Amino acid sequence: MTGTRRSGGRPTLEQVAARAGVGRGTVSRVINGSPRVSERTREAVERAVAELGYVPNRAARALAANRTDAIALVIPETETRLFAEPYFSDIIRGISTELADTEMQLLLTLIRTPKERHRLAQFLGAHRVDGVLLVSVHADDPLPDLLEEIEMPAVLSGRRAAGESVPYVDSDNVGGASAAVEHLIGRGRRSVATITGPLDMYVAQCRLDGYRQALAVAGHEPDEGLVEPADFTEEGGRRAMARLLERRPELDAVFCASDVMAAGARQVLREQGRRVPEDVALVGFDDSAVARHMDPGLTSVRQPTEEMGRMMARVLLAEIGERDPDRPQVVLTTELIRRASS
Amino acid sequence: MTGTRRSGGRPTLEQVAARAGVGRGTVSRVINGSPRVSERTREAVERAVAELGYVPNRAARALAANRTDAIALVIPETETRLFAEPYFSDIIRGISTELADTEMQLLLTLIRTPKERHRLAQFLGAHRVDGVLLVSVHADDPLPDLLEEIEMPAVLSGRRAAGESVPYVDSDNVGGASAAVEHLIGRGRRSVATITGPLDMYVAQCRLDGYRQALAVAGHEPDEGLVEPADFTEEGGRRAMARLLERRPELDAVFCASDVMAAGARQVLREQGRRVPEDVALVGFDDSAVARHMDPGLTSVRQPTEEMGRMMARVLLAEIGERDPDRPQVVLTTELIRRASS
DNA sequence: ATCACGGATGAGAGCGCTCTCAAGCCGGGG
DNA sequence: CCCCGGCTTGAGAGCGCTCTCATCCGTGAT
Repeated sequence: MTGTRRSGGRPTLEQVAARAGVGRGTVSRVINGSPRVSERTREAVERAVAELGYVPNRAARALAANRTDAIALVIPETETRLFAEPYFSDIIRGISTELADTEMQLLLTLIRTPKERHRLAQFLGAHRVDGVLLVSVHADDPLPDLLEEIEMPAVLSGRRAAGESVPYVDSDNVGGASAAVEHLIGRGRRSVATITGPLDMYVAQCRLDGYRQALAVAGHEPDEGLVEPADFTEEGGRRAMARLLERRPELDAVFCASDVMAAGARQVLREQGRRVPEDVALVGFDDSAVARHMDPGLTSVRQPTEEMGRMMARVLLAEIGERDPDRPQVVLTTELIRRASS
Repeated sequence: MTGTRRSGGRPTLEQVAARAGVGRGTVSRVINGSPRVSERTREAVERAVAELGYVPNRAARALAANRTDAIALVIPETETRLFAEPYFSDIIRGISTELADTEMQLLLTLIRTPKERHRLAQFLGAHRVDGVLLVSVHADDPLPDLLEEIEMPAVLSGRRAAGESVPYVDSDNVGGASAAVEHLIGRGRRSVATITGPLDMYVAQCRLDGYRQALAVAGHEPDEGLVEPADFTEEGGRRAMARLLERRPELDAVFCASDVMAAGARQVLREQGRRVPEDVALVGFDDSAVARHMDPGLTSVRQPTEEMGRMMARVLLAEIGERDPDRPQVVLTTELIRRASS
């Protein structure tokens, strides 16, 4: 009973050192893979570690070394609901995969209220993590700049705007959208409309750009009447589709900037007696569960979500190791998944 | 330059103490809300804290107090894919909500490989967190017992078996299933089949029990030919539906133990020219996005997922505070969401 | 006025680790 | 044979916080 009211008396560095017959510092070196240890000593220490089942105390290490071995995944609330589908879990899976061989821990932070936002800022300001992964950040979000300011490594999923200054991993939204529209045109559709996301989001802009580019390439006259902005929600998709049909009853295809909006659009089409794909072809974006379960199955642009998660983690780890002066930027290609809706 | 290569020179307890003109211990007391501080002193300290923007160093605190102010959410991989839908994010949202007013951090841990499993065990064994939330644990999972052994507070979502010994939060699967079947019978269905989950999972058993109970109450003859086990996957639902139709072509309703399986079943029904709900009524379980987007909309049993997350966190926090000798057990009620499929 | 008692407070001792630094050891060159 | 340089190693000093304990002060009881 030497005053150890402590954690089940787990072994400490000191004890490992004693057992291996070396000093604390040496054990520390071995644990951290320093090259300045002789082979003999290393082996002795490793044996002692194994025998005692030693696991370093993270808090002590963090305190002494002034790092945390943890990164935060920050998810603004609204997005979690919108993107909930596979996006969310896929990206987490990717991150987790990349972190698996690391000592890094993943902290999950949902941001819903201004209060939580403030707490997060404080939390980050106090350097409670070594780096931050930011998912679906809005253009006007001050967080990335805050992070920049306090020199906290960060990686975004998606850009806030063209010329994003913070390192990011994004998918090729322009290319994906244009492939989708190209496909519709290739199927003989003459009047291709689009339901966009909120246009203050860069991702929505990109998909709209892709739509326009594909039409231009195919030599279609631009017709702004075929463009209807929405908000990535099902209800928004519904309303947009209704407006579109009223304005351009002759349309025979719709590219929706998200599957969820496509689901809404599909409902309106059904209500108005338009068959999919016979009367109107439909293409979505995200290749979410919704797309697979729609009837008919929804053709959709697939983003390599898990891969994005992996890349984000990889880039962040690199940034934590040593900041890259020219901020790393990764853009992953998309893939068109064809189903019966087009 | 007093040798501070440290974290941006953020203020320490010591500095706050100096500024407030008190001792370190007193500041600590104020920070931790100890009652043994005079009003005057408390105010002075709080002012100093505000002025300096002091935020306690978590690592130091963890080291000194031998706690971590973090809990882990452990998710076995397979489940994340199966339940991906809203379940996953809803439960996280619930947990996060409950944790919002706490100092607790949420660590996310995905378990896919035996290696990761081992790392987790080691991690937990080293008391790297104050408690653990376990999502969808299999009956034969050794993790809960390990946790029990090392006296790590834990809460399960769902029971591994009847008479679960670890604290848990579950939804009323029996009641939900029985309500679903009752509903089908109430709609005049005579031959109600069921597609179950893997029967080595307690949750699947419960839903099957509910199915049987409702039939019994309604005075239906038990007919094991109407019971087809599957595995919670879409493909499994498809196969089960096919077998069911072959064996009992006269069936006019199916209760599926998950929406995803219902989606599979629905495809087979369509292929075989059976209309839903005219020929065969369909009910699912989970009330996931799939249910809403099926055509016709799938009647489904809704679990209060977010609420479950909240309860889990709440129970765990209580357990961390002081372990309840009779393990807390919470069962939340379900709700039948009626749509056009029944 | 004196003593005891309870609450408020500060000093001190770590928590387990990393990191710096100087000492110890070896071999080779002068 | 001695000195120097390079490598390995251990000691020591914290990192910022909590917690125990002794001290100090004011108060009511005597």
